[in-house]
Amino acid sequence: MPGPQAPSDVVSRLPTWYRSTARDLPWRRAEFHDEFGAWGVLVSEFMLQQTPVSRVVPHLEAWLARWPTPAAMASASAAEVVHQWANLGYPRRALWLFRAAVEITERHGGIVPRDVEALLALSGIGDYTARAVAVFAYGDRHPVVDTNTRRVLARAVQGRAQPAPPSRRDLELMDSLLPDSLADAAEFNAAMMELGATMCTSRAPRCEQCPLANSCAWLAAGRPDTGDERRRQATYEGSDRQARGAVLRLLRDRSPEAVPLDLVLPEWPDPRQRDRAIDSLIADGLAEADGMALSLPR
DNA sequence: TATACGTGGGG
DNA sequence: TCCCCAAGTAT
Repeated sequence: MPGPQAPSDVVSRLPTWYRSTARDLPWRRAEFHDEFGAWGVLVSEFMLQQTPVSRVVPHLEAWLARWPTPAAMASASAAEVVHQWANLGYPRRALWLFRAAVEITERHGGIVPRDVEALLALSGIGDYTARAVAVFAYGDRHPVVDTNTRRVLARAVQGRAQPAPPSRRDLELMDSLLPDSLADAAEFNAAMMELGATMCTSRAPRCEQCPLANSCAWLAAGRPDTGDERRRQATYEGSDRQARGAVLRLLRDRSPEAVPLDLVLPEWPDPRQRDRAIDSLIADGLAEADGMALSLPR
């Protein structure tokens, strides 16, 4: 029976598993912290927002080599930053990261803030990233809750196949499980994410190998609602998002040149959709119209 | 609270 | 092939 022991089992068994199996990722190495500090952690967290680890790793090194500090990036242009973002997806994150670098430079003397409230006030930083930086860069004690952690909590503790929509309850539950010491709390945060990413996965969890198998409430209940349909992602083919992606890709490829408006995807199947994409990119600050030509933002 | 927002890899 | 999914944030 999982029962009320489930949470304490999670806390006691996870660290041992994590120490022996954790992936060797750049932002977990001591040299990474020595070299890039909180800025390195912040950049990695921006890239990891909805982009898989395997795609982030190769970009991160080049990024930090080019802009090793917030001030270095703040002195670049938005166009350079969006161009360097390449195909990581959700390019608004590149713009937000650039704005955060400017804010850090202007408001915090070029030092990534340590305080969660100050971090939350920066562009593109929300509940997850703010606490991730405070915990993984500065070693402070906060609940870091991402989608992996929410899934592990839902299964191991609550006995549900999938987590409920994000809420403050997630933070409260995670906070109640956090070990007392700073180092143990930070490690526990990382271990929960790691378990969700590699073992307690969304589609095909490997319960047979899971260190929490003996206490998992969901497994004990017979893995109910395994095939529970989650809200389907909108179809990408033919979508406005695809149009935006195509326009921005063109601007990146031509950068720093501007592209005459009548040469921006003239063959696009739905011209009105293409124009909508152009307008929305301009509205977001990801593109700039100069006379009759379009370019990445200065 | 629900929706928009890229891109590519794996089952 | 097609569908699922990935360390979220802003509105």
